[in-house]
Amino acid sequence: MPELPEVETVRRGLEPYVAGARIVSVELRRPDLRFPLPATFAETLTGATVIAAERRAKYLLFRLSNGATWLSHLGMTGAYRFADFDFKTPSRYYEPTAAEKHDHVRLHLDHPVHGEMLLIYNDARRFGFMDLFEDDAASAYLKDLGPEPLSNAFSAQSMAERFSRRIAPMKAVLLDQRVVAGLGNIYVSEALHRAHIRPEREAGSLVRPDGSPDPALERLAVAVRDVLNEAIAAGGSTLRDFRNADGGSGYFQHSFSVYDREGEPCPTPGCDGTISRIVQSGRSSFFCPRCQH
DNA sequence: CCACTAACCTGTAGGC
DNA sequence: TGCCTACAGGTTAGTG
Repeated sequence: MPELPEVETVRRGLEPYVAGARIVSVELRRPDLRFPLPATFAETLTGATVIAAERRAKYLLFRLSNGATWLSHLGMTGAYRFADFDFKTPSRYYEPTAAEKHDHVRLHLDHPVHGEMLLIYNDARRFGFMDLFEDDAASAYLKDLGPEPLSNAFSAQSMAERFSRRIAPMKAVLLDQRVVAGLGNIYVSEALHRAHIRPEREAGSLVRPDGSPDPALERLAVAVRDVLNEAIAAGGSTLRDFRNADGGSGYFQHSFSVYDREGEPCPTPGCDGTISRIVQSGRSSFFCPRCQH
């Protein structure tokens, strides 16, 4: 479900409430999500204060006062929400809302300003996962990630270095988190359309013999940055069920140029093409056969 | 190292 | 309404 803009939207929604909050107790309603939760998960979180809510690629990173980092990946359907409960009863022994279907982790928080809160992680398909570590460098999940697309480390040159001699299609290579960290199925289609590059194009064909990036890669670097920034500004995209922590939905889906728009006219000015859908590595790609080469 | 497939799990939309 | 199939925003494990 969530790509970089959606995860960033979740992070921004959570941060004001979780940063500074003490984790009073942890309810694990099952021992695993996609993978088993760390054996020490509940005991490590309990009693700790959340210092900050950060993001790397599609990972949420909660920095804790005891030195641990709690990592959370939302998979396809993971979502955080705060439960409604009776704020009118000024007691710490509130009756929290009963757990709903697929509520897997519930954290009872106490914040110096916001008071008691119940933060819930819900994930129908359970493709999400959580982990704990002391140093980012020790995390297998973070170790091989490519540059953050909104940082200076990402550029046409950084892509060229990783595309060199690769025969895989652009679509597959941009989904590879070791190349750029945070793109997913939606934003790859959108960025390739803006850069006028076909998703089937062989990645290595965009690198010159001397290793420098083709002009199309320069366009792509700009397109990736632009589309992600615009999506973040719109609060992400809501296709089926994406919700930010306030229960609100994003609205970038109204700005899609090609994603899920098979059969519609290409929005590129002066282009009279029609959006096509193809399947690559088992997933849909959308593009305009007229203005993408 | 690279390219590709299958698998994980549940819900929903569409065809008949 | 019921049944069946296809598909869904992601990542990993396993195969050549």
